[in-house]
Amino acid sequence: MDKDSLKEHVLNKVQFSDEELDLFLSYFKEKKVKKKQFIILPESIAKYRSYVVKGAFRSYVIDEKGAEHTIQFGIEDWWISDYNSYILQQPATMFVVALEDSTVLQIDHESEEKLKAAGHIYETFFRIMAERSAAYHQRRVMSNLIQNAEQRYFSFMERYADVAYRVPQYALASYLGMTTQFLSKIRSKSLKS
Amino acid sequence: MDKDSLKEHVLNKVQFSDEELDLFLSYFKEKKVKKKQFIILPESIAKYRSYVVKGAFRSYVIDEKGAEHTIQFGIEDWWISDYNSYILQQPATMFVVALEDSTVLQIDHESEEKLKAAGHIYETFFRIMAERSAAYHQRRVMSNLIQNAEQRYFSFMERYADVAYRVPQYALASYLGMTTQFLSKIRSKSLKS
DNA sequence: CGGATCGTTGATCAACTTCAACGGTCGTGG
DNA sequence: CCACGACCGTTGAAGTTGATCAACGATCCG
Repeated sequence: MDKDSLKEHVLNKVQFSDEELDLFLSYFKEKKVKKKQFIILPESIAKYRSYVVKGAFRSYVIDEKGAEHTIQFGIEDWWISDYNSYILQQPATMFVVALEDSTVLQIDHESEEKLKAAGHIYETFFRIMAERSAAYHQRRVMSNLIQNAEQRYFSFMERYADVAYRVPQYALASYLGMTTQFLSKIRSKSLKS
Repeated sequence: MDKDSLKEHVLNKVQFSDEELDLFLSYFKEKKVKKKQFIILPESIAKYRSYVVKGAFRSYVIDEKGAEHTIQFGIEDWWISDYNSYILQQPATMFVVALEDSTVLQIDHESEEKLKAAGHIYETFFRIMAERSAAYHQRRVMSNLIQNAEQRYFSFMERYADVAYRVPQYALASYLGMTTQFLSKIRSKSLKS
């Protein structure tokens, strides 16, 4: 089982010793997920935090009108879960679904707790993960406050073009907070100029 | 100097021993801040994480059209800073200003690093802080995606009525992502029904 | 090949902004 | 302590952004 990408990923954040790294990696189990398969459903309790080795995922919620709203995408070298469910071990509110045939490395909540209890450095790692998540979501709040639909689209393209080209348009539109029709119009307009 | 509220606040999150708590609290310095005084300005590097003992703050950014966008409020028992600046020690992008005469307890970044290095439990505390921040910002992203202006206002009133009644209306409007005129109309409409 | 799903386009409509004018209140200097 | 100016919130009219509705072509997959 190939954990090299995860290994590199974590060593970029904290200085694990060889033994610390081995223990850390030993808790992760590989899982293959087929396109359109769900790894988290609302009401269930998110058992895993998943590191994407290969493939693409999307987490989303459904509002009372039945409309989907994409919360996050996850491609190679990203993490994905319903964190509110995972961290607090409460019922999930999100769907997390594979957009392609994918491979993830999963740690379950209990193992993560063990790791954090076992050593200072593991706690540090998960603190850094949480800080990044907070920074990411805050950037998105600011982007929603400051930019209009068209600007949000172009900002996303600048930063995450690789994601934009891999996910269905309705998923991207619902991530950016607009309808697929409007996103389509933005795109066709930007081609003409 | 009265650190009782901070003491209670942290004991709600982690189980410090008496010595651990004393060391933790010893790093916090009290600061009185007058209304309209700034504690963080863009370009500067946020030196402190501030716990609000008394008073109210607001952090905001200014866009290229000169419009203000409120990122966060902080009243008693909340924390406030420009976290992207504080955590990464990079130049701030936000203003943080006192909305009332206030008292905060501040820890500087270097001391926080010392604490985190000194003990597992301090790392745990700051991990929990970061997780809460991530959860908070994610809720706000979801609220922006799912709710319209009127619903965002009523949701805010349900959860944070105490804040709503203490801050100027333009600050609340810019937090909720609408103009002060539109907020005014929502409020007058809701009075009539 | 055939149905379902996805993206596109145009017309109409709703949500929200912008602009403008006004009354109230707050704080500051004389 | 009062007067004045600046700032704040309100209201209405007009304008813009983006949603909704509807119809259609393309593509994907069984």
